[in-house]
Amino acid sequence: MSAATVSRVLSNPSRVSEATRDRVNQAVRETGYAINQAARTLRMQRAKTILTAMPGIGNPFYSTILEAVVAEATSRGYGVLVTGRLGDDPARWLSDYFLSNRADGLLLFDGFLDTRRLHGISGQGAALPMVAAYDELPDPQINSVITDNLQAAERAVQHLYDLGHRRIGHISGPSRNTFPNERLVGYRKAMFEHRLDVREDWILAGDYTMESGKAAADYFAGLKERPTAIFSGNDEMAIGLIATLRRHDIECPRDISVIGFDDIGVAQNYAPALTTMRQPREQIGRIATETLINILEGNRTSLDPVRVVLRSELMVRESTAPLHRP
Amino acid sequence: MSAATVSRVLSNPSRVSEATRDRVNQAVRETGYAINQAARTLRMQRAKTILTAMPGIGNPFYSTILEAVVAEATSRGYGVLVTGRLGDDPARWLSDYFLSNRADGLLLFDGFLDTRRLHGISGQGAALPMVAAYDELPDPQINSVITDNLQAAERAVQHLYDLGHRRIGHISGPSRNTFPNERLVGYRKAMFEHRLDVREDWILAGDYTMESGKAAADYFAGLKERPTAIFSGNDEMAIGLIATLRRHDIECPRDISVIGFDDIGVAQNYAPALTTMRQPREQIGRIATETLINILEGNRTSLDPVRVVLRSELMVRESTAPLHRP
DNA sequence: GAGATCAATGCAATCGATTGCATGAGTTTC
DNA sequence: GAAACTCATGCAATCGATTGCATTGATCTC
Repeated sequence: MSAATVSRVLSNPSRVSEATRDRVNQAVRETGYAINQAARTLRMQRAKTILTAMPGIGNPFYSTILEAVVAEATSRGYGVLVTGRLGDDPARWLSDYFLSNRADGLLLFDGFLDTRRLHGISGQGAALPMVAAYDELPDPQINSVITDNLQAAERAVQHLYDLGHRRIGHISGPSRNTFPNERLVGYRKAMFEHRLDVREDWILAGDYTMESGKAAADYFAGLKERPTAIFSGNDEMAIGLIATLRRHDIECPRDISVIGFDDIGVAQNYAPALTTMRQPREQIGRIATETLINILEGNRTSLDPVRVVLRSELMVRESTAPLHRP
Repeated sequence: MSAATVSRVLSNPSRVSEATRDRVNQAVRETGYAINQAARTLRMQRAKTILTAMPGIGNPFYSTILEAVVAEATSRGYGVLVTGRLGDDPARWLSDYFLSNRADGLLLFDGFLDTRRLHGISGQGAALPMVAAYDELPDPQINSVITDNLQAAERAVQHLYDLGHRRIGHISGPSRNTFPNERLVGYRKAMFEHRLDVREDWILAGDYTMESGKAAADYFAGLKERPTAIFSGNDEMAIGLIATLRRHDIECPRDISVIGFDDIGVAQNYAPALTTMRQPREQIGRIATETLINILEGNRTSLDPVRVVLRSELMVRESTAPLHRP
């Protein structure tokens, strides 16, 4: 029996007679034969593998997304390659994966990458198939799965406002390239709409780590006039903030309310349980993966870039409380 | 110029004259040529890729390890493929990766896999190159990178003992297959050596999730006689435990001391800051990867299985306190 | 019954990098 | 000056799955 027949049994069974099909399947089981992916990739020019690039896999926010990506990709028969943060020359770096036929498409979770530098990259002449999923995306040409960061930030501030807070500070995430952070923009927008004072000394640039939350706490504790509530750009900073404020005898929510962003696993078990804007992380991972695979397999209806916006959800817990009027 | 020469420039430059070498390198830069990994893999029978299998990438314990794995593998020129928990038939599943030449070796972080079922798997006739790294490993045939779980558990109990606690409970992780959990064994050993009462109703089987920590809290809160200290099998359960005990008006460390295990990121910023046995997670990931790649590249001195044991470290923080005698 | 149609399968080229062997040019040795 | 040797490079086979085309044998049509 020729290799051609075996190949057809595995990829297009209807073109082979039933008898032969059975014999092949039997042999496959007995010998434990498995297709050589390298050979198949070489011939087909498709690796059935996607690459994910994220800054900090160790970060619980990203790792949950990655888990969803792996689950979805695996169920669709795709392998998942991971890289950490891409270096200074992402184009060169990614070429190593795409021109070299290791991966068919890219899931980009790293907002610090200048996407304009990616346009030049291509797999086999065509544009590099990719889906981006991160906080902000000024480039409308790129397929993306994002959440309603700006609106969610507004709702976070609204929640504090509704509790009676008027003196509201913010710890922002890092600003990407020249684009302002969307959560920061949402904060400013909400403050403006409520005609609240935006005091620049109440806005701190953080970097989404607990460390920067701690630093923020030390800063706020040293202020003469402090905000009564703080909107933190993510939960980890909120946790660092609350923990360190406590060292300064500033108790949350007694003395200050704090709202976070993301709803990472520990948020609900933190003390106090963290009020936060939940990001649908599993959905982000799953939908981004679905979208990318659909693009790769060519079953797209439109040629316009995909743009999915998921909704965040306010989780009210214990770290925010009505303004205690002194 | 022939393809052979180009190939030699890239893999074995000394066999090519300097003039030709320069011309090739020049052309490579100009055309943006990148080696086709699929073709190379097919010819070399080596994919320069490793596969990691871990239960729950979303778990902060594993994701930190994965981050280290990716960093180390990347710097050595290897790609990293990830899968989630392997299914019922790991052998069949892994064949899809190894016989098919997608990955050269396996980093196994899933302690729930019956390793005896893996012996049958092979890549190209030889045994499947793999390194295992998880809590307990009864199979001495397997290369492994582990921590001193048993001794660390003893030290955790010792710490509570030193603070004056005698009534010490435990929330254990799940027992794998028929093997007892090492942390549980360490707990029993320490209790025995101090001639302390091991009350079976103070030992709860958890599953390393915050949920099971919460369940444990509800259980302990309902007891007539409670332990004064609890050794939790990991930090997440400890956090769920402390948070939920508080709902029952049992404050940690005032009313009960809790020591965790792992030292995940939030541990030091939890309220109270968690006393815990730190696991060197970055090291686990890095060393396991190093070991696997060394095996793959054949630069091993001995043929015996590698067995690296890393030391845990006691981090004393606020969740444990001297016994408050009523 | 001769020619047309169809299904099942084999043949052989292809994907691109690697590598043992062969070739040819240049250099050394006695 | 001829044999021996070295070095750089090309030739061609190889890895294993896929697929257009050819072949074979069987069935159908008039």
